[in-house]
Amino acid sequence: MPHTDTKERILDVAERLFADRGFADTSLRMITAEAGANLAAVNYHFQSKDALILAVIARRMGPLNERRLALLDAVEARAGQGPLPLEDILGAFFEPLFRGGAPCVVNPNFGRLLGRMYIEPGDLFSRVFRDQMAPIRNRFLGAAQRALPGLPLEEIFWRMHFLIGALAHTMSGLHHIKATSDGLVDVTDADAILERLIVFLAAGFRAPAPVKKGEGPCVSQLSSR
Amino acid sequence: MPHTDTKERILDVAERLFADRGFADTSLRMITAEAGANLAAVNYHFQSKDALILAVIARRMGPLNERRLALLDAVEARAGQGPLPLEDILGAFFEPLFRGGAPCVVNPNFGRLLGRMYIEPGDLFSRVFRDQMAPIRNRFLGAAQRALPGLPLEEIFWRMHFLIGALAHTMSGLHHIKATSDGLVDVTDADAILERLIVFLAAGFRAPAPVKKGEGPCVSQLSSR
DNA sequence: GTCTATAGGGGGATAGAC
DNA sequence: GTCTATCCCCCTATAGAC
Repeated sequence: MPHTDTKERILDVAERLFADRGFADTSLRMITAEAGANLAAVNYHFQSKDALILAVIARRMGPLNERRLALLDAVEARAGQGPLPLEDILGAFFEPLFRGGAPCVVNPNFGRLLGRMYIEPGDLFSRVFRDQMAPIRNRFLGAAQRALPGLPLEEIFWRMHFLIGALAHTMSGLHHIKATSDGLVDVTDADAILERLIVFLAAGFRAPAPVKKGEGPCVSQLSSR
Repeated sequence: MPHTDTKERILDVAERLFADRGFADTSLRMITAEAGANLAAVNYHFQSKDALILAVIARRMGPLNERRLALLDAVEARAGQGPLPLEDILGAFFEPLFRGGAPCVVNPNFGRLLGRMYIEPGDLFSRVFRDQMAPIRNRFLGAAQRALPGLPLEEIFWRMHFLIGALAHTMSGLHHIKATSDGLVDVTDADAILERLIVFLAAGFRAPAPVKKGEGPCVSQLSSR
């Protein structure tokens, strides 16, 4: 009945279940049962559950980040010596997550899984991010500095952190917004979500940096209450 | 040696361990060992692990949301009939999470735990959010509509979603930004983080809503590549 | 490569003495 | 209220037949 081989089927099912339920609460038995494979097949094709998790990630992470860099290359080529358009930088980072078609090979389930990885505890994913995401972050950090001259580096770090949070939560928590809005919002239109994210985050990045040690009007009002 | 009773000690340790390691990977044996309590004490004072999780949440959630509403009341009273300052609305929502002192009783560990809950799978937390957060969301939704006339309700829902993501990731993932910035950023100054968040998100909320079904410049450029 | 069977450990929950 | 001891379940991983 399945059209692919066992190893690929295990990866597909594991990707979806990990995205749905998290890693700790997804057992190898669930995966093999749903993939129509034997429990021992996981330990034959991969070595352990941790190695399976890393294999699920590795299959998508490489193409995803290659596509991000290619898009950023194109953005920089279009800009020439001129200023880098911030929206295009964000688009190069997001687009490969929201479009499943060629030449992007990233399955939508992996987007949700990626969102989950940022929150999941343990040093398994810290290593993944340090190894796989460091070059990506450096390239996009440089692009952001070029697009936002005058914004302190520290502030760019914070705003990238906010960006990752908004992105991760959007990818992994679409059911939340669907539930809390009583179905008002459409969570199926990936293009629309992508554009909403870019508009929102670009405006945040363009905000003037807060004053160092001063009287931020809102904060002081709150604390003086 | 401990100055509080067993029940309170279990709640304190559980709050911290749940924040550090997540729920699934924190066993009752870890909690009781670190709290200097017996394993059976958990099932005596609470009934089950799930009930313990809910008790950890319930202890903080009530005071947290009361404080949020009180701050929002003050913001609205100050504004009178005039426009609501967006930064103050955001401040009323964030401040009780970032300040541990009186009259706010929210332990900083709970902030990290709260950030984790949004991502954690399962319907345990969906129920918590639906029951505890619904009135809060409605009040702040109304305030946001008053502060941002002309912004479509659907867009406000999305931007609240982005806000929650940035907030949750900031609270639960401070180790990420510390690690990826090579220690450049200071993650200990809660006031500074709070102000950075407010500045960033207020700018995002003030951005014009994307056009409905048109040629968003960045998206069309990306898709036409 | 795929299966069965099982080892070996950790988990939540509970009974019953104190 | 607190302890010990234990039940019973599910987990990962592996050995070994096919």
